[in-house]
Amino acid sequence: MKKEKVDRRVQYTKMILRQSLIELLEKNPISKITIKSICEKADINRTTFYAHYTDQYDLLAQIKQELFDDVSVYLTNFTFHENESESVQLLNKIFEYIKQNSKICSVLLNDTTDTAFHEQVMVIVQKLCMEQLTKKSFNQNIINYIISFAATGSMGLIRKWLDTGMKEPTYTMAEIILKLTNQGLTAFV
Amino acid sequence: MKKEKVDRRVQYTKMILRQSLIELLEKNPISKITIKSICEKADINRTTFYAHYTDQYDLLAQIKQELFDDVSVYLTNFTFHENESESVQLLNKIFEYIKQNSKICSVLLNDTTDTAFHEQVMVIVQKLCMEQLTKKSFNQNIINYIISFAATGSMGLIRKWLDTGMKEPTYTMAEIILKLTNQGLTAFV
DNA sequence: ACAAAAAATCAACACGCTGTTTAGTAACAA
DNA sequence: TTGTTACTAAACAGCGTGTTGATTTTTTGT
Repeated sequence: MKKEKVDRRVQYTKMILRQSLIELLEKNPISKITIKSICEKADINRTTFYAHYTDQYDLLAQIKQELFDDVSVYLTNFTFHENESESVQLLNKIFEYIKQNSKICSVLLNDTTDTAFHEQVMVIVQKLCMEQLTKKSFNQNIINYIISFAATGSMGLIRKWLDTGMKEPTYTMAEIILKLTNQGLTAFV
Repeated sequence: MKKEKVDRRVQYTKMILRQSLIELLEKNPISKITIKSICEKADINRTTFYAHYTDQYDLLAQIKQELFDDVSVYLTNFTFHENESESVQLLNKIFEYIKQNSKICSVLLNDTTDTAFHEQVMVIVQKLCMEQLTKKSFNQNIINYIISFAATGSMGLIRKWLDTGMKEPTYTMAEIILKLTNQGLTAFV
């Protein structure tokens, strides 16, 4: 399907509005950011803003969606090493992506689970569960609780890693998540 | 220290404003709730609102703080059974509290970790870690990651339990959290 | 090169909400 | 009963929003 060419003015407008919101979010919560302030920073007319977005929350949602798409592409274009767990490689890629894009990730991973990473980690954890919980018949609700625990926990861990300067190697972090998901504290005893 | 008696008018004003915001939050996010709408619902003058709160975010923060204090008191006034893990009993109390106050908890546990429960669960998990990770010398950062994983994961699990109608008994949920924290998926194999 | 279309700008407008001030009223506590 | 405190009501200036219509600029297609 032929990709429709987007007018260069539209590309610029969206790029500069997104960049402006990201920069404002570094210092303020979304609730304190006005459309007026975004447009002033971007040097874009307010009517132009309304031509593309409903409000600042819509703009933020579209930034997140763009990130989601970018992460999906990033993880899809990937060749696994045969001699390693696929999960640990995928988690490693996620941490690598976050490290490469730490500025925008710091802003977007704000006490929220509706991010691209949460969904990707959900998929990984679900796969692990399916691999390990096949011998017993479990209540689907319990499985969902387990998945929620591991996926949300991973986001909390990722948040912490971001907030404390990302000192540890990405592969180490991927291993920690896998260990905690599979064996909890006993993996570290 | 003698507890200062609060004027009944102030007690009523704060109670009705808090209740009004909670009810509005059932249907709308905080960003869409105006001070005007809170005051209309409460039938309280706007100047009175400003006498007590800075804005709707301040009101919400104080509601959360009140909940935090209430939870702390609830968990402190508690006698442990000797023949059971203290952690599972505390977790059970947390789930009981949430069940008894599910209306306000549904509203307040909104993709956020800055809640009373997160902090309480942090304390429990920290204790578990201290109990089990004493034989080895771990990087404090790694311990913090483990705590973040388990505490945030617990919040995700609690959120899920709330969202799906709280069908399972509170004690079952407490046990699931403990199992996942201690042994991860292997506890369910 | 030129014309049509698209995107952005500009100015204006009505509206809604905010945050403050002042005077008056009602409730509370001593 | 009285003084104090808390709340109400009205008014106000200011700010931001969302929309409209005309104009300008840029882009695209012929």
